[in-house]
Amino acid sequence: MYNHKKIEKKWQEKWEDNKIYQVDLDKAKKPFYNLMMFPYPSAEGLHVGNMYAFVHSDVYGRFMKLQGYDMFEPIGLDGFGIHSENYAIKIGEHIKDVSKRTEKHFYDQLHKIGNAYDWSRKVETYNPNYYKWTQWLFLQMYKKNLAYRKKSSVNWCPSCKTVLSDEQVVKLKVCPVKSCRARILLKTKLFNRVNKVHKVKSNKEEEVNVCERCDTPVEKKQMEQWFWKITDYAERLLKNLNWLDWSEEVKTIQKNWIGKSEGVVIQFSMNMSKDIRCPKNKKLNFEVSKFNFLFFGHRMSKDILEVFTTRPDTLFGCTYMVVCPEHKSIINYQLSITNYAEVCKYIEQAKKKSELDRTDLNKDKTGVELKGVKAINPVNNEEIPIFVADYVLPDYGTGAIMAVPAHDERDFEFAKKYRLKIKEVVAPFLRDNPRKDKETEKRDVVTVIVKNPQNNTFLCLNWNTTEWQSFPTGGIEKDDLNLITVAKREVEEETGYKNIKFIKQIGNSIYAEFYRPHKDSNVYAHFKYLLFELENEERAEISQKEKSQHKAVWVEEKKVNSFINVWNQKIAWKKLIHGDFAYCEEGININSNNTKTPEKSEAFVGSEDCYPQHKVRYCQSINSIKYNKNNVKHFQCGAEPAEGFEPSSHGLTIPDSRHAAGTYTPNLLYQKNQDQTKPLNLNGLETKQAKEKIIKWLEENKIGKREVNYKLRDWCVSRQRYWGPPIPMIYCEHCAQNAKTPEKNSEGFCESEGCCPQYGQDCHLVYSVKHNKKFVKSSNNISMEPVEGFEPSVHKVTILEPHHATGTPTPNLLYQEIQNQAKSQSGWHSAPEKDLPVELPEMDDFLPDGTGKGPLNKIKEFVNVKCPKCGKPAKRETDVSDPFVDSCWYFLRYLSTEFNNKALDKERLKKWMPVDMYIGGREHSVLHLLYARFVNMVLYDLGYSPEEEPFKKFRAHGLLIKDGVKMSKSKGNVINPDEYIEKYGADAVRMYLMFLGDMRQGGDWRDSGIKGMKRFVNRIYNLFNKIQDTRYKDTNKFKISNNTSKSDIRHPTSDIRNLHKTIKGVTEDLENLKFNTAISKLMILVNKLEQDTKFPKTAPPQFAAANWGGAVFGNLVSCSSLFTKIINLEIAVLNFKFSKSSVTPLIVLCKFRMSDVGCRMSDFDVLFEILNLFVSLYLVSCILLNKLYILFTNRFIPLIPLSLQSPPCRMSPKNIKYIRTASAPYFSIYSSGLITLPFDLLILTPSLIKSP
RNA sequence: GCCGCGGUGGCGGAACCGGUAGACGCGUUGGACUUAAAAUCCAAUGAUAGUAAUAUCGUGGGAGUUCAAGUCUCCCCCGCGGCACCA
Repeated sequence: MYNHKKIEKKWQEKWEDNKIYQVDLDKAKKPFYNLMMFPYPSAEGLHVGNMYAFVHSDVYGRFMKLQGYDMFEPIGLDGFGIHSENYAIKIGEHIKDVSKRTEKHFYDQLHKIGNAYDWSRKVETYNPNYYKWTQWLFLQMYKKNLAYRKKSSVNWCPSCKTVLSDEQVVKLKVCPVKSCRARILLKTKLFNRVNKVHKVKSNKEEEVNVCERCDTPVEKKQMEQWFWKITDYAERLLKNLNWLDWSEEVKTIQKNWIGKSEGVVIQFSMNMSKDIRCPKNKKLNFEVSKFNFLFFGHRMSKDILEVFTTRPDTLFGCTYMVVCPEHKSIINYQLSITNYAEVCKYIEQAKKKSELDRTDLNKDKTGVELKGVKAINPVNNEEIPIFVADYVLPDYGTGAIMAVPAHDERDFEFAKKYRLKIKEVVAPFLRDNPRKDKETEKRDVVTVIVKNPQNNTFLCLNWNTTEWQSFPTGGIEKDDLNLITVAKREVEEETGYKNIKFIKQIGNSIYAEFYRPHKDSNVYAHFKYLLFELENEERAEISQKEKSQHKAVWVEEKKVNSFINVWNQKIAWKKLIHGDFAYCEEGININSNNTKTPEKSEAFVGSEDCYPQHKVRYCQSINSIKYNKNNVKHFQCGAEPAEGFEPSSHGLTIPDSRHAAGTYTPNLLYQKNQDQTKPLNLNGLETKQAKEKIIKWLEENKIGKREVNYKLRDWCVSRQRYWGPPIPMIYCEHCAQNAKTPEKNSEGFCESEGCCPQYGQDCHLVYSVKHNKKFVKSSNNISMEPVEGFEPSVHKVTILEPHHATGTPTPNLLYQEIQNQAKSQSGWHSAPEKDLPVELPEMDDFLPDGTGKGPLNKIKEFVNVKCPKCGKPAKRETDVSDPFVDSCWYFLRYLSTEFNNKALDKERLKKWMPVDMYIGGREHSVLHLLYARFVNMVLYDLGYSPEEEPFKKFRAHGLLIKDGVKMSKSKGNVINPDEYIEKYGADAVRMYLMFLGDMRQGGDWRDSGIKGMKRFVNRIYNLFNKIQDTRYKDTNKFKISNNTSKSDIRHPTSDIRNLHKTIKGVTEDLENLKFNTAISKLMILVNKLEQDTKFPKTAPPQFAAANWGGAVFGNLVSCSSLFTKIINLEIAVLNFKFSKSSVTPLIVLCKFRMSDVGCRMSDFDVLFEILNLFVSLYLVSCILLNKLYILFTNRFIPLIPLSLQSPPCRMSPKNIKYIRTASAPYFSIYSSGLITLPFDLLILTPSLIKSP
């Protein structure tokens, strides 16, 4: 029996004594840095999930070591953090004592799992020797302006009493039934179960933001925190993902998290209603402080509203605008907004909403129009309303959007609710592989949907000539006047139905370009869709031609969608069934032309867009506006002017707004401004081209500019807790007082969005907090370029009083925000580098008090320091840093552990970085892995790290579960690896972990399974003992010595062959991290070797033949001699003759020798391989003969080359024939002649093979 | 809603380019050894029918392509993970 305790102890001691895994980092010739995610030393001890990951990683590392690499596999402990701290609080011990204990426990356990760790280079994040450099890292960030303090809305965990980064906030599902006890549910499965109990559909599910650690719902708080500016690296972090050799899912997750979108910032100018007087009502005195949140520094000035969009091609369809409730424009326009009270009320509601339990959020879009202000769509100068709505987010883009309801689902929903105009500007378009060698014809086409109201079925066509299944469709000829007539004609021609009644048109146009097989040409089709109803069954005769092309069928309504397989008709069908919807895909622009001026078209110019109820048209010749109450389409030039309309006396305004559907000022402004707007026509362009064209147009006209937006936010690194590295910063009140703040030194800033006449006539400087850059604004345009070389002191710019801001007496929020920000930065100094580490002081009561300050704040000796700058009393920062700061650079420190005077040794890093293989959990996709990349990138920029990317290769492993469910303390099903190692030995546990399944997908631990692995280990042990005992001892069975003769190599024993096969297989598996199949291959080898010891090689071949051959080959019992015969033909030309005289002989070339195979015929295992080889040789001949079957008596092994690009020769259809054999009964169906096989069939049976 | 991954015996899981589905392990059943148990060894083990040879059905469901589909295409269902009014 294998005594694992004795054996493992012996070898692990040998590893230690001989330091065989200790790498000389400087001398290593072929460095291989094998990294695993160092564990968080929880008090419960090493989790089996850790072991799962570590063993996989270790096996790969050992494999590389065996390949001759100097494999470096370090380990450490990520001991700082709230987890351990909370645990210590819970058991009432001091965290330092707990840590000491867990450290020992963890290292003991890590020794036992038998990994090839280099124990000379461990790191612990709570060790001052380590966190000294974590603090150093903070200083580097600060120096590089990547660490800053900002007051902002942060995630606050009321249970952990600290802030959390965005990445540490996770979503949990919440049961929508409020009476449900378990409203917040961890697992989807549980959630679904509870939902079933409550009979709630899962699509009603709500989610709540909770703390990653303790599942407590997080709150939003306004706090001043330290941030690291990861956003500066967004583009590089994203770009490098393209070439990193990482698990694809993790790359995708990071990509999504960074969330890049490219688009355009467009400026909309505003129109304030002139006759609105400043409301006197006191209620409207809007106080900023009421709103406990910041007004964002959205870029805007008095009469410009900026939006960000990725679909500028839909600008013509923009019929209103929306700003977020936090948007500054609301305050800036408060005097122009006539319903300001209502707006304020809405904003307050919105504010409450975000604080309320999210489950109460009704997801219906809500909003309020900002009455009295309008925006002007720059492409057509239409006045459009502006809304405030909370579906627009303050911190993305510019906090305002241009709404295009026809092509955006959210806008569509909103527009429907508030009955806003929906203007379609993109028609669906599909280019469906038109053939380049064929002509393309442009056609107007009508598609007819005929409903049979009797049984609710729809008339469809099943095409014979193509795969189409469609509605009747026909082209419109030149002399066709009426769509309906065309539709009727087509239906009759194609299906014979004569009497159908027109109901309505469905949707608008759809375009498509495709190849029509039945006409052998491409068509660029413009589709229209009409709905008809069948009146009666009367049918006309259908022409032969139509009959041959398709068959008419009536399809049930429910089945139509799956029956129709033509893309554009599916869209039309969806419109018919579900009504209009927002088409958000790409397409072809329509209704996107502002060049339609009076002189170009007929005298009447459509302003009808604005007046749904009344068609109003403008007649240039008489300079008047006319409208037509009856909505008559063909409004003639000579029509009477609209009643009561006196254009001359009103210039270009309609006096009575009732004339214009009651709401809008009419569109004469549109006419007037049309002259000023440069022409733009996007009609007919595909989305991509349209985008390019309009962006160019916007840029030329200086109303827009390309911009890139990211979802990624800066990383909040401060935590109000004890167990972490203190942030090495000092705040000096004295310095802050004397700092040059905007108020104190008016020369320092010119960020007022108000006027700054000093800087140039009619020029403003605008400061963007978001970009931290200044922009020049002149007249109506903002130059989007930051101001180069602008020195406020030189220009002596003064910050003006709020009312200077071009006359709008609103407080200048932007300005205030800048001041606040400047305040928060001033007075802060970094702790001098020589004073590092800022040691974490001892304290007994380290409980967080929830005041928003860390526990360190209680220790006066720690807090009170001298200001490093002025020497006056100052205070230390009492927050500690996020544990992820500790772990974002540990892999660099492993390489430099012996250096006490520097964090990193450049030479070392140069030699060893990047990490060659990193295996770890997927849960760190956007936490550790993104932070580590960011920090390493910064260090690279600073010259400390030699590589921009730290991890060359990363593979994510899956989750280890037990008996199908997640392990958790509460369930009490957490596996303690110690117990199992004790019982079964580390080898068995390690192998079992790897045998569980694909590493990427995780594994399911079953206690019963590990016994099998123990058995396997025993079997190996016994086998080797046996081999040593028996005759195998002397035969050098597994050795191929240098003087082995050639014949020996050609006639290897099956053992050697099995061994080699296994080596090959296992090697490949290990390279691909397929550890489970690697082990299975080893098991197979052991099984075979065991078999072999039972049937020693002295056994005569006949023995094997009788037992094996008969079973495997059935009728080919005598295959041994048979194959010898064939093979000895050397060049075997098998010339079969068949009973049917008409059949041309099929010639199969078989070039094939004994020596090519390199094995003995007596070995039946080998024989089977010969068979395979034989078959593959046939395969070669098959290629020549196009298609072929090979049939081994009752075993059917078809081997056919698949998609041959250009076979050397093709069988002509004439040569196609079939071959029969009596010994394959189920092939008799072929011989019956019922089926004609479109290929050659060779059936290889003993009798046939003997026949030559 | 969008994106990614997945669904194969009683169980964990194999199956490279489409080519004998279920490797390997667990479990179960029968047998050997044993006073007995454990351990070990041998045999069987997808389902159904049959003493058997063998036949039919079988990779979430439904269509399709193919001589051949777990694998490719389309539609649908379910599970897991990520993102989510991201303009």
